[in-house]
Parts: sequence; structure tokens; C-alpha cells
Amino acid sequence: MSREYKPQVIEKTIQEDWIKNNKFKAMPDDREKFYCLSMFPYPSGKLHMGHVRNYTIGDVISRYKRMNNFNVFQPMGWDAFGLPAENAAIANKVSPKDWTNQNIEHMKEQLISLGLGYDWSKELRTCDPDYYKWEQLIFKKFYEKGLVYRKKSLVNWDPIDETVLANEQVIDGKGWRSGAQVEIKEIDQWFIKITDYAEELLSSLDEVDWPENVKLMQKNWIGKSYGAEIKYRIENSEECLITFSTRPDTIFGVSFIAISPSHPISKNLAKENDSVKKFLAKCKETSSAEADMAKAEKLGISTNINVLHPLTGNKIPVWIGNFVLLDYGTGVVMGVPAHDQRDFEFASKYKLNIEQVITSENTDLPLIQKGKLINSGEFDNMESDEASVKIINKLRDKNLGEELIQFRLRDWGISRQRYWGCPIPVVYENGVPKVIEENKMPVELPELPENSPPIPLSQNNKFRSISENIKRETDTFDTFMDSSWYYARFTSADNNNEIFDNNSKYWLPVDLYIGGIEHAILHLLYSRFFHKALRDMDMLEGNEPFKKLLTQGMVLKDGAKMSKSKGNTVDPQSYIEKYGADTVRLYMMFTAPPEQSLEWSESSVEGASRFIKKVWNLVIEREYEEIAEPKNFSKEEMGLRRKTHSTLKKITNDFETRYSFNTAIAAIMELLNFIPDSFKDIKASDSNKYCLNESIIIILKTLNPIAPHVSEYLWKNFYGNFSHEEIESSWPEINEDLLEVSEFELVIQINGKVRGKKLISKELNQDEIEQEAKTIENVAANLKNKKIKKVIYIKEKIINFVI
RNA sequence: GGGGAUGUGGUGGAACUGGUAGACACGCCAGGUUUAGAACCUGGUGCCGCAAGGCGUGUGGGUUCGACUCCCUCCAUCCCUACCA
Repeated sequence: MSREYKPQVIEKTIQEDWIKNNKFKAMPDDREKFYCLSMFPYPSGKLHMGHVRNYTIGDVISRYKRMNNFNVFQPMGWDAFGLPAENAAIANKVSPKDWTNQNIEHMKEQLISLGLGYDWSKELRTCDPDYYKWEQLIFKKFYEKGLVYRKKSLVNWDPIDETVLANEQVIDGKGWRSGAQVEIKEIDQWFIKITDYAEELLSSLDEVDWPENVKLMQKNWIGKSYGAEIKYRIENSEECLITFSTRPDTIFGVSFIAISPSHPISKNLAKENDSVKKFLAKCKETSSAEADMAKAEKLGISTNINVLHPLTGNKIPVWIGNFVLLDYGTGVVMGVPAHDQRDFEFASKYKLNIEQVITSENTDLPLIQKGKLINSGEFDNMESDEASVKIINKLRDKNLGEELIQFRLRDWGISRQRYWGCPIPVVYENGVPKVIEENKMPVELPELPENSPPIPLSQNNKFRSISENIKRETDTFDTFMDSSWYYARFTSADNNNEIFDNNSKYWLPVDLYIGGIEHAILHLLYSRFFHKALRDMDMLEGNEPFKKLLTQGMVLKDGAKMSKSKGNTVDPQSYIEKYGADTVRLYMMFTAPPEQSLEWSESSVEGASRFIKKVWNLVIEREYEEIAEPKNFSKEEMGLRRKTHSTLKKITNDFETRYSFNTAIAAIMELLNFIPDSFKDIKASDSNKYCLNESIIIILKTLNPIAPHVSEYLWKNFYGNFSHEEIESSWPEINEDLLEVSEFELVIQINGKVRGKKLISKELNQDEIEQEAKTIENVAANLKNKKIKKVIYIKEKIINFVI
């Protein structure tokens, strides 16, 4: 009678046992610590496959580290403020708060049912006043440090709904709900000077163990460029237009200057000039998202203003261009059509001069590369780099320019005109902003009236109006603020008196941070900035928050990202219920390596389940018997022992250095398939059983991080009556002696094509190996009557005869 | 438009440092077991070919004794693009 594998029964009991025994509660001690953090979820309602994948990876690594005697801290919380709660509130007539809290309760149950080993004593949610009071305090400190300021900036405005829209709420230039043509509107907003840290955000990327592609993305995003600030005096005026260019060497090719539609000059012109006014109105029709602006047709209008070229004194026309961003650089661009793609298209369209100032050999314009200057007066024949230096010197002499380092990174706009977010702790006395005192924090988000849709704080008079002269700020923080410091708060989440207590010194930095590649730039950059700013205020230590980063690929179905709008979502819950958490975890880890996208496949889930059942069937009817290590092993026994330990070695390497769980699992499967049937027989010899025991122990232990329930259950069942050793207590040791072999398989090639294979003793030298190789029939036939030009021998691998 | 990735059998993937392409699994085929089915077990399975052999890692080229791996070209798909999180 074999007992049947019923994950629903065993998983629940084991999970309850873990919680009862505080298995995952972490406290500082004298072991080496390992802070493993997975990006906390937005509580959208239920877990999706992306979460399951992310959190399984984190849990597998955490469990592996625990087995290797690390003090592991793995917390979990909720990124609970945000737009979807407001949308749900409108759609379902529930308050954002209730909706969010209900979602959290459900998702927490789901996380537990997946067997994820979190320290729930440090759970946090960003919509909790006990969390965001500290965020308001951080804002105050930033303000006092001069990192916060107010500035006008652009938002997407829906004129019918009279709300600010997020970029994703603008579809083809129309508001998603109202369908109205969205307008770009300029409003006052709070900004954080992340650019003060641009240099360090760039340089300290060298300190972290992150994937190179993510570092590169951050580097390009920060975008440090060396160039010059060049002044163009406006004709008949004392004023100048200041441009930034990375190519001062092309200054003699400037044929127009383009300014942003938001530039004060543009706005002034619009007051008196109807066509400019119409043009600016048209520019307001593109959404403020960079991708939309870049794809929009390049449009411009002449201003009839001229500036004077700083070196030649020639008149240069000033245009307004819809592609010029006021926020980037100086909001003014010098147009060099011959040597810049965008300028070339613009000049061609509006029939502006195209003057080539860098030589080219039969290359079409625009010519982007550097080279030798022409048509540049005294700078002719110089190379670009030299010319740049000399041109800047000359401009400096004339007080019309100087060298400048420019960053692409812009300051961080943190104001949001929404309800479901952390209130910005500011009051205006007669219009003058003042951050409120710490002892008046938190400024709590007011409750909504029963069954009310979310009302923006600006319309909530009770909240807004303190007195005749004193009004509250009604914007809330960007939710990226909430997620920029949660990693640090986790260490002290149960301490209501201090934002970061002594535990933060022990646990930080995060040793491994795991999350989706889609966060490669913004979230990670903002968190890095927060950490540095908090360090400079002596609130945290160290330069970087996340020592190592693992970016996981997306879960796809039918080649596309799972999304509600495409209708291709797969709900993990039904799979957990049908197959059990262990199967879902194993499937997730087996189907693709963490960094790659994972294509969902129903039948592969069956495969994962089948494997677990095979392990179950092997172990469930067995009990450990103590057998003394036999003096001699048969060839077959040695084969199994060698396979067992070489598998263990591979798995250890895959876990330790590659996070390559799919190959580790494949190796366990291979080992299971390798066990001879005769060893499994009840009447097998003691030495057979000894070897089988060894294999079972290693299979269960190496499977434990991935499939913790079934491996623990089988472990207790197998070992329980004999020993109280717990499965998660230690990772098995590799017996290196078993891995030494005296022979290897030599591959024999002729001109790089495989012609034969042979087992060769490691004791032979190259000449002897060559002779051995030539005795192989197929090799000999191919070499017959041929002159061997060259022999290439790669030790214990390949011999290649070149003929 | 810009930035970053990815592309290997019917499918998911493996090949870790330039050295046997296709591990492991899914699917499919054949057989066993079964009254039948499910489940399970055994064997086969890149393509062409009777075979010898040839071809084969998105496309086209290059470097090399040898290329999935390095270089160049083009194509396709995905992510980010500062207010989705």
C-alpha cells in the first residue's frame, strides 16, 4: 500500500508549523547576515505569476542561505498607495483604503500558501500613517537640507474630468475615461534635487554587484556629457540665449537656434502673434511622455528674432521647436543640420541652411562622427577634439561661452494631484509654503465620506483650509517616494519611536535585491538617491542600498506580457490549489533561468508535478536504516556515489554563483533517473542501500529550498524515527575524493568535425594520445593518404587533426 | 526617436572560459500494464538520406584548426522612456 501524494494536506500543516515555531523571524546575532529582499507588491487584488516568480526566487535563495548558516532576513510588505485603488474605488464604490486592505489580507494568505518564508513581524504598508509619518519627516529633512524646491512643470490635463492624468491614462492624446483631447498644462509642483547627486549616482555604480545592463541603463539615464555652454546675443538686445552643446567643434555649422514652446520668449511672442499662439496651442496637444514627444512630427515656427553667432557675428534665425524640452539643459538648442540627425530633418523641412563643417569622404549628410574641420575659419584642418578645446577658449575670451558638464538626469517632480497618496506635509501662510513641525506629523490622509468616490484633497475644504490665511498643501507624494526607503524601514518596522534603529546598522545594506527588470531605472535610481541623502543626514550608513541585484524576466503567455487588457492572464491560485505550492515553485524555477522571460505552459506544470511524485514514490515507503560505510563498493555503487556527489557539486555551484535553478533541478532529475532499479528493491544489499540513502539525503536536501514542503515531509518520514536532524539545518558536503576519475572521453576531430570518441587514461602523454586517436577506425580511414598539417590538442577534451 | 535586452528541435530550455549543439523536461510515436480509460513503466524522437554522409543555433558576411559563444550588417520580438507600479 503506497501512500498517495496530497500536497493540499501536507503543505498547510507544515506552513502552520513554520509560523508556530517562528521559523523565519530574524534577529541580529553573530552569524554572517543575509538580507534578502524581493520588491514588495502593489496590492492589486491577487498575486499574479510575476509575483510568484519573483518571490519564489527570493525564497529559494533565502532557504539556501539558511542551510549555509547565514542569518537570513526576508521581510515582506505592501506598496499600498497608488492609482489603481482610486480607479477601483470609482468602479466598485468601495473606499481606496478598504479596497487596499482587503487586497492585502487576501494576498498575504496567498504568499503564505506558497510557502514563502517571510518575517511577518516586520510587515509594513506604505498607506499606514505609522509608515508615512516618517516619509513626511524625511521630506522635512530634505527641505531643510535644501534638496526640495518648487517649480512650474507640465502635466497632462483632462479638461472634461478636470483632473491631472498619468501618462498611461492618455491614450492617443485623449483622456482614457472622458475621451477628451488632453492638454498640457503648467502648474506649480514640488521637486527634489536628485541632480545634486548626479555625479555620485554615476560613480558609485562601480561599488555594486549589479548586472552590467542595469548599470549601463542607469549610466545612460544619468547621461553625463561634456560640452560647452554657448551664448548667442539677441539682435538689438542685451540679452542672450544660452545653449548647451556637446559638439562645440561644429559651431560654424549653426544655422538656426530652436527654443522650447514653454520658453518665456515663446510665450511672450504668442501674446502678440496669432500664428505663434496657434502653434503653441498645437504643441500642447502632444502628451508630455517622452516617447510620444520623440515620435511626434518635428514641427517649428519662425520667431523673426535673430541672434548673433558668437564667433562670426552672422545673423542666425530663432525658431520655436516642439522637440525642445524646457526641462532639459537650457531649453535652447543650437541647430547644426549637417552634423545632427534631428537638426538635419528640421532644417530640410523648413529649408534652412545646411553648412558642412566636418570633412567627409563620400558620406551622406548628416555626418555625426567627429573629424577634421572645414569652413570654420581659423579652426580649419583641426581635429574635432582639439578644435572643441580651442573654440571654447576663444568663446571664454569673449565671455560668450565656457566648458560645461551637463547631465541628462532631471530633478524629480514628486507632486501628484491625487487622493490616494501620502499628503505632502506643507502649509501655506498667505501663500508662503512652510513644512509643518515634526510633532504635528503625520498629516493624515482624511477619510472619505461613505460611498464617495475619491475626492482630490484640493476639493476637500475641511482638510485644505486651516484658517483664513493658512491653507494646506493638497498634493500627495509620487508613490516612488514610498518605495524609495522601505528597504531600510523594514529593519525597524516594528519600532514606532525611531525611523531606523540599531537593527538597521546590522541588516543594511540589502545583500540581494530581486525584482523585475522594468524597475531597472526609476525605482532603483530613486532608492539609491534616498540612501545617499539619508546617509548625508546621518540616518543611514554606507553608500549604496542594494549590494547585489537580480533582475527577473517577465512571465509571458503566447509571447506577450500577461495583462488584463489582453485577456491572457493565468491565475496562480488555481494552480496552487490543484498541484500544490511545491509544484508551482518547482515549475517556476525549472522552466527558465531567472533573468529570462518565462513562457507559461500548462503541460510543463504537469511535468513538475510528475517529478515531485517520483521523488515521493521513491522515499515514502522507506525508512532510514543505519548502515556502516562498507569497505568496498561495486562499480555500479561507485557510479551512483560519483553521480550523487558530482550532482551535488553542480547544484551547489548553480545556487552559489549563477542562480541557475533550472539547471540545478535538471541535475536532480538526472540523478533520480540514474539510480539503478535494483538498489530500490527491498532485498537490496546493505552496500546498495548505503549508496541509495546517500542519494536520497542529497536529493531531499538540495530540493528543500525549491520544494520545501514535500522535502521536509519526506525527510521527517524517512529520517524522523532515527534522527531529529532538521532538513533545513545544513547543506550537504561534497565528497571531492569521489569525483576523481582516471579516464576521460577524448573527442577526435578532423578539420574541426567530430570523427570519433574514445576513453583515454589520464596518464598518457600527448604523443600517446595522438597514437590512440589514430587507431580509431573512422579516424584512420579519414587520415589515410593525407598529410597532417597540424595537430591541436586541448587537454582532456579534444584532439583535432588538420589535413 | 533614444536607451537596454532577447532570438537554438514541434515546445520550454541546456551548452558556465572559443572546444562533442540540443542536457533536463513537455509533446509526439511505438511497446508494456489495464475490461477500457486515467495514471504509471520501457524504448525512440533536430532536419534530409536506405546508408555512407550532408545540413543545422533569426538573416547575410568576417575572424579562427574550431563559432550558439568574438566582430560587422540587416530583421523580428520584448522592457524602459521621468505621472502604471
